[in-house]
Amino acid sequence: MEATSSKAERTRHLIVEKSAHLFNLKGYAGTSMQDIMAATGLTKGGIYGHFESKEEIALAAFEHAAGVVTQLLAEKIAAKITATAKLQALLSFYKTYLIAPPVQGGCPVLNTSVEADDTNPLLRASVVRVLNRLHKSVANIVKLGITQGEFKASADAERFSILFVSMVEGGVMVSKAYGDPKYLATVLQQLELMIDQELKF
Amino acid sequence: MEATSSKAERTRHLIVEKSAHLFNLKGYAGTSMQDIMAATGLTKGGIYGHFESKEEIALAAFEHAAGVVTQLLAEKIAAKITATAKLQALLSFYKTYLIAPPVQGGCPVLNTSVEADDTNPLLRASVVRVLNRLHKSVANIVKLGITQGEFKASADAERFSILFVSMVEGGVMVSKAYGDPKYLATVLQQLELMIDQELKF
DNA sequence: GTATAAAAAGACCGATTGGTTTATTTATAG
DNA sequence: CTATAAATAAACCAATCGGTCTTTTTATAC
Repeated sequence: MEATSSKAERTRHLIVEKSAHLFNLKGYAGTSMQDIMAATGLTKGGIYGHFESKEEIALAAFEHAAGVVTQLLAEKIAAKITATAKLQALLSFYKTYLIAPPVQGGCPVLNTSVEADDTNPLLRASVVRVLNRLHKSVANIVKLGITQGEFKASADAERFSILFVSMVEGGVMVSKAYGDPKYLATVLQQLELMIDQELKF
Repeated sequence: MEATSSKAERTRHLIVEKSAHLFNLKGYAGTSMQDIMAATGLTKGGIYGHFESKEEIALAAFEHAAGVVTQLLAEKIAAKITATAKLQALLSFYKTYLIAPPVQGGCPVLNTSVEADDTNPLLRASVVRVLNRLHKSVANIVKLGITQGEFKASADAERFSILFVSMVEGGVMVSKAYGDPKYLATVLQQLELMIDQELKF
């Protein structure tokens, strides 16, 4: 069974979950309180009892959406032992990213970053925190690979993690624009090549 | 001197130019007619005499913004003779992309794609057309390199162009999120390496 | 089961949304 | 310079925006 949770906690969670979908599909400015009301089945009073403003909902929704994705990633990483297997698990995770996205509307980091970078400092700061976590995850795997003797000692963990994150996000964007997973697939394939050629002995 | 242009043409151009900045900074949903009025110094009547709707403005604005960028790219490409020099010109173009963007707010293709992919079919279709032009530009350079004997005959033009576009867009996104050009710089450096290692003999 | 506190409904708020219409101004052709 | 058409201003529209407030309903502790 679940841990006991108050009505308030459950409702708050419902609002966060439903609006995470909406924000990821239509953006912050493109999502209205009416949309959130319709998606949750709640009225204004019900919603504003849990949040002070639409922005506070957006912040919580992004952190939830990003949390879902990073949680899944962390599990995939933890399930493998070798650094190579961990990196390949990440690649296979993103391979199904567009067909079965954890959160509808694509990558919340990409979507939120693009909308918020010039307009919403709080949201942008949250995006940066998530990006940092992502970078560290990848870099740590590379570092692990080095200490475990799988990867060259000269392998540049920071550099690889920058390329990994940038390439995946770029591939997601292009594939979503086209509505065709092949672009992301090509990028992921290139990353696999880079693991073999630049990291491994 | 310029070719003669009617008042209407000049005003229309003003609206397109000013709103291209706004849309690229704040997005379609985030930009109001009030914003466009303030930026152009026109009133509603003046604006709606040239456009039927906000969406029509957004379409024209995106095509203008994308046109500015692709025009600049085409010039950089045309100025060089060898395929290697053409590709390097593209890289150096993007190297200054965040410091001195042709259109404020980053890459219009990235911004518009992310906002429109799930919400605005017309805008998305326009994004796809621009992406196709970009892909073809890069692929054509690679093909030219092959026929000119600079690149291996086995060089995969389509594949390289997918990687090029995806990586640049991803790098732009991450660097804009962080407000730090180093991420894009790392991606561009990797692309330079790939030119040397995968395309050249 | 009842008292009490928490949660949600729903009416309401002023401001702003995209868009229209009519009156007025301004450009342009003769 | 004048007639005419094109371009713009400004008032106006209903609808919707994010947000508040009071009332009613619903959990929860005893």
